[in-house]
Amino acid sequence: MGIVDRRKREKAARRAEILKAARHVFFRKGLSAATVDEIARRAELSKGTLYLYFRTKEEIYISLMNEGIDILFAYFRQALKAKAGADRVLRRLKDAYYRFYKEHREYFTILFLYFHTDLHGKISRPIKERCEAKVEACLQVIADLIERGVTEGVFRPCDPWQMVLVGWASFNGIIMLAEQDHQHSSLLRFDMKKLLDLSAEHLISGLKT
Amino acid sequence: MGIVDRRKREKAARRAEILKAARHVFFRKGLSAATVDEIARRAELSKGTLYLYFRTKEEIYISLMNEGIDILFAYFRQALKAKAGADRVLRRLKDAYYRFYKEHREYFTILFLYFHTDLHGKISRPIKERCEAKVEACLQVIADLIERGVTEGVFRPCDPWQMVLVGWASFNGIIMLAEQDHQHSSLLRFDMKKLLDLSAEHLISGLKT
Amino acid sequence: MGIVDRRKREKAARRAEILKAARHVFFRKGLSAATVDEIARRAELSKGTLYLYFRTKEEIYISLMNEGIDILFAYFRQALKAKAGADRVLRRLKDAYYRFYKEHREYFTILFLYFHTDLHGKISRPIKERCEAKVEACLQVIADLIERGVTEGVFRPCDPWQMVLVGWASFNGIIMLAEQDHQHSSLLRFDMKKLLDLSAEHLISGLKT
Amino acid sequence: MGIVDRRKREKAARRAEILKAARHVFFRKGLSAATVDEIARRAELSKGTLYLYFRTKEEIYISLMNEGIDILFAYFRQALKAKAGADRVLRRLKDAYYRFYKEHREYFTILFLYFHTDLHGKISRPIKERCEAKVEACLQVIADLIERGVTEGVFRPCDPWQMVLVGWASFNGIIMLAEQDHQHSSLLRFDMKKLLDLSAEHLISGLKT
DNA sequence: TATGAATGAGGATTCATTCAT
DNA sequence: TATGAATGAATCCTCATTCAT
Repeated sequence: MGIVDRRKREKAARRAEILKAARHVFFRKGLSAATVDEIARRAELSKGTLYLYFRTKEEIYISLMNEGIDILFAYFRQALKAKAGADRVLRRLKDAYYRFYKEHREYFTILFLYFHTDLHGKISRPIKERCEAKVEACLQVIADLIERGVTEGVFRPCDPWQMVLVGWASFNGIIMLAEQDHQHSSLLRFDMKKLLDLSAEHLISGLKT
Repeated sequence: MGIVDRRKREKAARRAEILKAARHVFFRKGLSAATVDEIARRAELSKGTLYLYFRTKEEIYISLMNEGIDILFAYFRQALKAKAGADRVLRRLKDAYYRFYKEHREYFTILFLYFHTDLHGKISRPIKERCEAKVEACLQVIADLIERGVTEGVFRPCDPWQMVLVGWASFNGIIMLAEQDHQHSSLLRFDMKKLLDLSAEHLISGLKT
Repeated sequence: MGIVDRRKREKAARRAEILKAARHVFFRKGLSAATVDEIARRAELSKGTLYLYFRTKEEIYISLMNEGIDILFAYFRQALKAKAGADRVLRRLKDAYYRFYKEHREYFTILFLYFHTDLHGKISRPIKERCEAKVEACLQVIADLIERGVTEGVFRPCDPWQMVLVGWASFNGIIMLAEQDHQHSSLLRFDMKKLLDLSAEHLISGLKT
Repeated sequence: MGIVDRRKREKAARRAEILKAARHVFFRKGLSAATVDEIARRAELSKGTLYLYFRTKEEIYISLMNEGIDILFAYFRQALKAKAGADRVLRRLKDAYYRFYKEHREYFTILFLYFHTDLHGKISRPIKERCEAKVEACLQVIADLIERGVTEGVFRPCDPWQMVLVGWASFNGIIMLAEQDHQHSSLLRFDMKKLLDLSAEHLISGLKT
């Protein structure tokens, strides 16, 4: 039993190592420019071994997506635990998202660029859909929060889903802008956290009026 | 003379055809997943012909970037012509950006993803820098407008460049979100124009207070 | 008539320009690494025009060969005109060969490397044979000279053809060695003319004993 | 252990097979006219496999060069072992060179043509220089021998390096002439060994006087 | 005759994936 | 399970040659 367990743990650890290496590479190159070779080299494993854990390069990519969303979801759940007014919880969510970005920059970018990534049919539709449903679920909890806020009278009546999307989009836009800055010759220079807070306050005050 | 002229025009037309085909392909696949073959096929030209007009795949990509920025800049200039308060001009710029997106969706995405695109040294630094300078110039005109607004007392004192970036980032975030929607299984459903207007009003009211 | 003549002259001039450009390129790159484009550019003509004068790249190459041999032959004929002992004429031939090398370095190398050049069947056998026969004729005049020397008692009896070949080979070996020096990081440094003279004296004294 | 060893041996064997195939092809076509396809086909390997062993076509070529020089150097070392007068050792070197040619015709030609081969920057300068240094070292041992001969009074005072070069050049010239004969329609017919001996005797008697 | 645009057959190189050990 | 050698299909790019003007 102990042996079986250890085996399992080792296997999971291996898998994690691969995903870590892949994260690094996909983040920097995107799906199609990344090579399995480079991932294997970084994971200090042979290329063959990678194929024991994943069937294709795309499957590694999708696994990363799933991991990323799960992590983000955990951050959100943590933020939602607070017993407080909907507006304060919203701010906590904002901070959670920011922390997710800060602490998991690679995941963040991979998540964000997912929709511009051509998997050219290498991933089965159900797997893709499951993955995308997770993203939606992640946003849904925020919508639910806003709805609660409306019910409780903290927010004025509105379409919660729409508000979520504006917020989400703005945040992503701002963070991606900062990311570009990192990667390029610093075209722009600014304090991202400030911008995010600014943007959030705009939205929340918009919700309150 | 006429002949020389016609030749020139034909050459330019050919070039345009190639760029049009490339736009289509790059938009859908990104730089590295796109193939020269596919662009050639789409342009109904032989692969060799493409190389008469562009030295590398990356050069085609950069040319598209430049075209895109030029078009966007033209939209902005048009919007800036108006003799009106800075806030109204700002709204015109927003609409211009929206129209640019609507009328040149492919350019928009290519522009936006440029910063996540690894040109892996296939493009000379000066060419890249010229291209990036154009983008900056494009944003600068907006910053100048805000500054004017501050001077004229329409806006409260602020860092114009920072405001430009928040706006730009939010807009991109929103539009890209909508783009994802188009391309994928319609994860989200919402009226982007409304979101943009909403977001813009938030920003402008923020500037005015 | 004048017109026809002028046309002819112009055509010949064109041809000569092409060959001059080709000489430059083939000398530096060899047949297969040379490109028709480069030759055309150097000749300041369009690629198409080249094909009005030559059917294939290989045909240009063979034409150069022929030109080269003709020039060399002319040098030899000049040297042979002298009324003098066979040994002195032999020295004149040596000097002629040296001058040919000095004044037509490109031809020299092209001639020399011809035999290591793969024409991969792009040149018809008769044309090749005519070309190679010319080379042989060129050597034959030297053999004839040696024979005369033997008849006249200047040289001791020997196989003239064999002597020609040793001389020819040694000279080529020495000159090519010097050529290498030019083209590379000066592996060797020496006075080629001296070596040639040395080598010649060895041979002639060998013939005389 | 045994396994690791066998792997190593197999890898070396594979490498050798590739080099053998490459030798055949480069000898016949030269660097630029040779194709990786042809080498792979001859080695009965896929093209991809070649790139597991060598980074570029040029690297295969340089590897052949190195092999060739090493073999030649071994022949020379063997010849130099003899305890005998410098003149006799010189003759042994000549025979060694001849044997090298006879037994490694392909290497010989590749070595000889190296200096007329445009590697167009595909090989790093240090690698090229190491290769060329080897050639120089090879000639240096002969120069040293001649020097010894002068010291011992067997030869008259002279510039040993110069003598080496004349000899080397003449030999190459003669052998290349014979090579041409092999490959082409037997333009010339002669006994190369005899010519080499003749040439060598000329040189040695020149050294002795 | 001269042009240069267009072609398409290669050519070098890369890389996801498989498979024997 | 882990390896890494082998594969071959793609991919980018080149270039001799043709052809309409």
